[in-house]
Amino acid sequence: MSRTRGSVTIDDVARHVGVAKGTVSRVLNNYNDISETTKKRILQAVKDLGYQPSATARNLKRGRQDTLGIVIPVGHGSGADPFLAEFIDGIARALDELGLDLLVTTAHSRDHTIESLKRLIARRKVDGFIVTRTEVDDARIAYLKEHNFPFVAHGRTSDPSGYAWFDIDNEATFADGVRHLYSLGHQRIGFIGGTLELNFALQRLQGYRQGLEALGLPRDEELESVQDLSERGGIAGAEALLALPSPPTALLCATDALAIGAIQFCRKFGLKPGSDVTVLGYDGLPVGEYLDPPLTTFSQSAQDAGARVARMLVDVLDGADPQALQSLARADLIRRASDGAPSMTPEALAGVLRDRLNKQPHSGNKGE
Amino acid sequence: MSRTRGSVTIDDVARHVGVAKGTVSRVLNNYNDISETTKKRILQAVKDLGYQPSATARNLKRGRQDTLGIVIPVGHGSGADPFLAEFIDGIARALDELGLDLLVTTAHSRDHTIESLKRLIARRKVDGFIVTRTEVDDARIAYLKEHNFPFVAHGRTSDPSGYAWFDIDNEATFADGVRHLYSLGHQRIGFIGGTLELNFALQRLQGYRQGLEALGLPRDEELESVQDLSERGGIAGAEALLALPSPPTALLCATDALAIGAIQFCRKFGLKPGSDVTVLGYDGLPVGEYLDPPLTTFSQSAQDAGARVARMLVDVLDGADPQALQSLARADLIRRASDGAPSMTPEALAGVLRDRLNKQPHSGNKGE
DNA sequence: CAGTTTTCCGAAACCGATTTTGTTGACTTA
DNA sequence: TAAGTCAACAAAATCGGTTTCGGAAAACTG
Repeated sequence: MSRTRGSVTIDDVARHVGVAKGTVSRVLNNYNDISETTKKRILQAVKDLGYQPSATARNLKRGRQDTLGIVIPVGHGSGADPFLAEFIDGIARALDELGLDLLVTTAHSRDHTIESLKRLIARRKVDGFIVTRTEVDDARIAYLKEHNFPFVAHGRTSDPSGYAWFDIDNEATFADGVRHLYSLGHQRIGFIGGTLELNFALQRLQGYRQGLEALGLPRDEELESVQDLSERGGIAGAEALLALPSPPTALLCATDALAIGAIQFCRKFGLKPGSDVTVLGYDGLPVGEYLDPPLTTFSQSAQDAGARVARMLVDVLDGADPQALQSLARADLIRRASDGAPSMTPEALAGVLRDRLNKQPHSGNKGE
Repeated sequence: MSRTRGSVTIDDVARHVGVAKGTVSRVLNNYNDISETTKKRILQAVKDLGYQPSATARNLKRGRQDTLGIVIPVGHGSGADPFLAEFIDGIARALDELGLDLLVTTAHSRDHTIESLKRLIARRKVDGFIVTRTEVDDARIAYLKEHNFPFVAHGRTSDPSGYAWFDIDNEATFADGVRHLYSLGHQRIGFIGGTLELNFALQRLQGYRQGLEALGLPRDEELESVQDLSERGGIAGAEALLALPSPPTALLCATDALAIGAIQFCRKFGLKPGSDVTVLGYDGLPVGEYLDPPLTTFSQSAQDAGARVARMLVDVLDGADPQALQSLARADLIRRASDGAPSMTPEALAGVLRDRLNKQPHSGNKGE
């Protein structure tokens, strides 16, 4: 039996039973104008022949694909975002229960993303989209709204009205982060974030600022470092902030990747993360547990988020009002060991680091 | 403009130009029995109206979906495999160039996997499958072979004939690993692997054994530990092997996750990975670079693997002989800092560990 | 028992493309 | 000049379903 050929069609079933194919279709779609006896005979034949309706044919008539799409932004060779991997896992699990499928595409630039959306829409391969990593001014969302194509966003934009979204309360969470660090005794708190075009990056920075303000701490722009959202960016951010004349004793990072880089930098220069410098991440990546020290981080379940967003999109497709489908969640602080009371003052820290930066790093990679 | 309604069809184009829709179709499919003038007029109309053919309708007639499928095995809540994330990224990139799409499904058990395959095949949603994480005796491959449905495997099975696959030479790679450790001065080398139902896990164990044999080292089953393929498994494996009366001074791990766990265990008991105990991983996960110490590991590019497998599947769909599409690659050793000459004899190591195991761990997580 | 409803199902239209078959007029050819 | 060729397209069949329409028989009415 090859691909299409040989597979049993609704006509085969109809012929086998001796009814019209419309009748078979009606039985399979639970119309109630079929007598019990024919219904039984048809169901039996369906079973005997192993008939399964062709999704393609059904979709053509119905105009639905029973398929959702997601276009994943990927940096140039930067590798997959571990958060997204779990997010997709969550989506797939939810869709599995609903009998839907997920079409995954990657895009390596903003234009490419829009093109992928266009293509998928024009060729009618998906019924709706899940949009991730929303930007403050998001071209995808603008496009989808304009063309009135169903979608749900994971994350908001500067104007969060008129569409369905699920997001974390970034501002509250990062204000909490500041409060937590303050309660540990930190007075100078640095922030390492990502490009402010990304909505969550902007909001986390704002949350950081709000947290400072609420505690009456002064805001110092020197303590805010915007970097690539990667481990490398974390290293650069830590370096920039810790090299300050009066460095922060705690680093609040917008993502775990940044925090991992920051920790790496600290270790490299002999600063003990968790006491000499406190590092807080965000994402709750599983691998954080196995770092040295294990990373204290805010966690939202990526899997839950995926499942939730998927179900929201299904609701939208079923005709729910997108406006009514907007929900904000909180992330929980998972305390591990990268945070603690400061072991020295910013000035002392600066002294220690000044020495070390001029000499060799304390311990580096070998063999490279 | 809502989902299906309003989108321009081939009929619209035909009417607009004043030709039959078959003519439009022939123009778009590069038939050569159309005059240049009508061709131009039609092409212009296509552009003006922004017409894109419906994939559904085309597929129905053609019997092809231009969509590939992948069913991802996911452990019960264990989270997504970072390797798979990059693998999928690679597939998506390759398919993007070819104008194909990728349908992603997750499955949480063997039965569920087969059911997903069945459903996708029966409903004709995909043209072929990419099978990952092959098992020694793989039900998916058996099923697909039996039903003569196109697929390519990433990894082999006990009988690697009759289908297309791409795999790493696990045996050679792990024999290399043993040789490397031996050349560093290690004589007692342990292996932490995964369930032997997974083909790569079995082959890596065999490679480890072959490596020992080639060097004339004795094989000691005590030094082989089979664990869950997770960080947790790595911890358990390290504990089991290092608690031996004569523990290994080097741990060869089947995956990075295992190695990460093993390192965690070492650190917890004050053993310095890279000198007191050497740990070797496999996968080349990006995060390995940011561990303490950075993980020495074998690397294959998951992205390349994905791209490669995708292209192979396209070849199969184009009629290539699967038998001829089998290829074996090598993984490269990336030396970072978790390997080195042993700092003590197995006996000394046992002594150190005996003390520490009975007391408190050297440094653990706090706040839990 | 004739007229009206229901019940149940066959026939056909339809979804939007591709592909096959048929038709037309222009152009060759004998 | 009648017959045959060919280029260029129209018309219709087809893919495998869903849905609309309508009709025969059975079941109710009064």
